[in-house]
Amino acid sequence: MTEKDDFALQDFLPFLLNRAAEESSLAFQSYYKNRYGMLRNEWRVLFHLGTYGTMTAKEIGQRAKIHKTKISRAVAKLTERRFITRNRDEADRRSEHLKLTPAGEAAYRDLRGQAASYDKQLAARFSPEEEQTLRRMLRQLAGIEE
Amino acid sequence: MTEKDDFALQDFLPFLLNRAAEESSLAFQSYYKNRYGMLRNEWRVLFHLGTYGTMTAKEIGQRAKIHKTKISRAVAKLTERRFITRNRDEADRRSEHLKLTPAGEAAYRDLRGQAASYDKQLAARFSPEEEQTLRRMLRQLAGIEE
DNA sequence: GGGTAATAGTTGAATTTGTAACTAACAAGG
DNA sequence: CCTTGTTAGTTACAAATTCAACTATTACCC
Repeated sequence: MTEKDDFALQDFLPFLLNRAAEESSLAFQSYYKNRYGMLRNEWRVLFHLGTYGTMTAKEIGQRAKIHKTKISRAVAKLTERRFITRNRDEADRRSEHLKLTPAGEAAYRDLRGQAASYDKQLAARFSPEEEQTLRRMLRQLAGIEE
Repeated sequence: MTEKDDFALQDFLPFLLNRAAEESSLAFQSYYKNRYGMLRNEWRVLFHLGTYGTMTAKEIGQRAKIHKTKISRAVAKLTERRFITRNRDEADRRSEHLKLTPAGEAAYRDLRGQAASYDKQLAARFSPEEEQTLRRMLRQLAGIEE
């Protein structure tokens, strides 16, 4: 399969990963887009704040490996739409603590529920062992240590 | 793990897939960009033509699930840079048969070699059985039937 | 044939993203 | 304190992507 002479696009892990990512994201993507008018980075930020509580933009970036520019723009949108509030850290006035508003919490709970059941659906194609293995390998490839 | 109350971003397969895809693409991406000034869609088109031979834009789109707009623009760039030639189908003058030039072939062979060895490197993190399983699962998720 | 619908591919305008430069605030050493 | 360097976050500008409209051609079918 890795013989060079018949190495095709379908054999290339980055290609497969990209395609699988796109394909598996479609349904959820249109959900948060249509329901909340959010973009990918916006729900990612929302999700992080929901999962881990108040944190700064920098911390979100480190956890999710999202570039600060994207976070900045996502935070601006989410703030504008009253999903989060920003609080400047008085000890270090460069950074801001981001926090979900009640509306943000509600959206988060809804999206988390959707995501969880959607995830279940995707994973149902595999045996529990395979699923475990898949998640471990993906974390490995994604550079996420546990 | 799919318990709703502690379902985090890292548990969500589309997120993991996206992150893994981004992470694993980085090195190869900068190779074709720096070496040939290509974008992702351009090397995908090149790769398809190299792997499967002459075909139309539509066929590439169907195989790789790339939108026709992207293909159209990628083809324009590749033609401009003399990596491919277009030949109108005289039986159906709407479509064009795309074909690699010698320069295109050379670039393809180089990129295929790079991709193959890069792929090997990525896969080396897993056992051969795990690797097989991973590829199968990804094809499943990507909607690629064999 | 003549009209309507479908298909291959292109193009334009609006949206998103990426890169790099920027501002504001803190840190550390003299 | 003052210079130099670093860090958090923003913004400007260029590049890429999306979506829809468009051209040219073929297919259908009455």
